[in-house]
Amino acid sequence: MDKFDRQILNAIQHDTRLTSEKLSQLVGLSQDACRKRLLKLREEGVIEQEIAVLSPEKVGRDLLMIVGVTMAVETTHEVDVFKARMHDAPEVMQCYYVTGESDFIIVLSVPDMPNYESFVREHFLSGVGVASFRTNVVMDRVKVGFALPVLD
Amino acid sequence: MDKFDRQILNAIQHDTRLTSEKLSQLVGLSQDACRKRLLKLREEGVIEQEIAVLSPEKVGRDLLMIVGVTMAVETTHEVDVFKARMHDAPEVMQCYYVTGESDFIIVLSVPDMPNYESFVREHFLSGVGVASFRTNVVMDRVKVGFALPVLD
DNA sequence: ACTGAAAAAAACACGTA
DNA sequence: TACGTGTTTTTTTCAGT
Repeated sequence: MDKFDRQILNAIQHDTRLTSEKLSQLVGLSQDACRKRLLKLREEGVIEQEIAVLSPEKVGRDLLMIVGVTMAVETTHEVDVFKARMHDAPEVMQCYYVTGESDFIIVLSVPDMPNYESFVREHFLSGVGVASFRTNVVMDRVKVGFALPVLD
Repeated sequence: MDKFDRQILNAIQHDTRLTSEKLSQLVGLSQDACRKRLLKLREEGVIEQEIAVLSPEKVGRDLLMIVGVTMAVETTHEVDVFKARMHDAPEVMQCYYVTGESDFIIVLSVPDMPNYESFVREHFLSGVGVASFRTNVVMDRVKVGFALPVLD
């Protein structure tokens, strides 16, 4: 991974729709060289996904919540089951297993409060080993993305 | 926004590299119809970004943290300044302004602990109005993305 | 919204440093 | 092993219907 790879990565983190042409101009390499590097970065798993980010409001998901979940008993099994549940729940945009006060931190998106209540009832309050959870309602998405500047 | 739009959105949230051909097969519309809808969705801001998600580990950012920040005095000015700082900090992948125990929740990525310490010193401990903060170290990225299933 | 042509971009094979 | 050039193929774009 050299300077060129890093430049390519930094560019496509903000916009995957850049053409090979613009990308090549940006990094100072031929189009084909850029393309080959991109292929390799994808194969190696450096690039995990190429995705579209939607406006939650414009698709009727006005509520964005960030919830810290603490498990009652943190056995391997309990944790794995909970991970699987979060992975499969469509409301869950992101889920992290963490150290600290919470065991899980979850970013989730719902149309409204009743929907959030349903989610809570189904996933936190129905004997799945959740001891407690702290809810934060998002008022402003100050910064959204996974941009991860790869420094030289 | 109808069923077709929703199907298109659901598809490209997971993969922006789908060709018009595959997309059209998926939603059962002609290529051109899909394309026009995509254009419109972009124009309307329903699609905010099209981005690449990198593997933090593979670009030397082994530490992923989620930090809850509580401000000392929550005036408009203080909040705006802090928002701007977070927006500009390259370590910050995501930042949300929230209600609840914390005022801000920040997802940040650093190479190692010393770098995290530097970040904390610079952004939380140098008279910028931060009263306290709670750090969570991410052990597992259970689910990552912004996928937001648009239900029928 | 579909069809077919034109334009653009990406993919590929080859030659080269 | 990785870059670049020219060619082919695919994909996107844009008419007209």
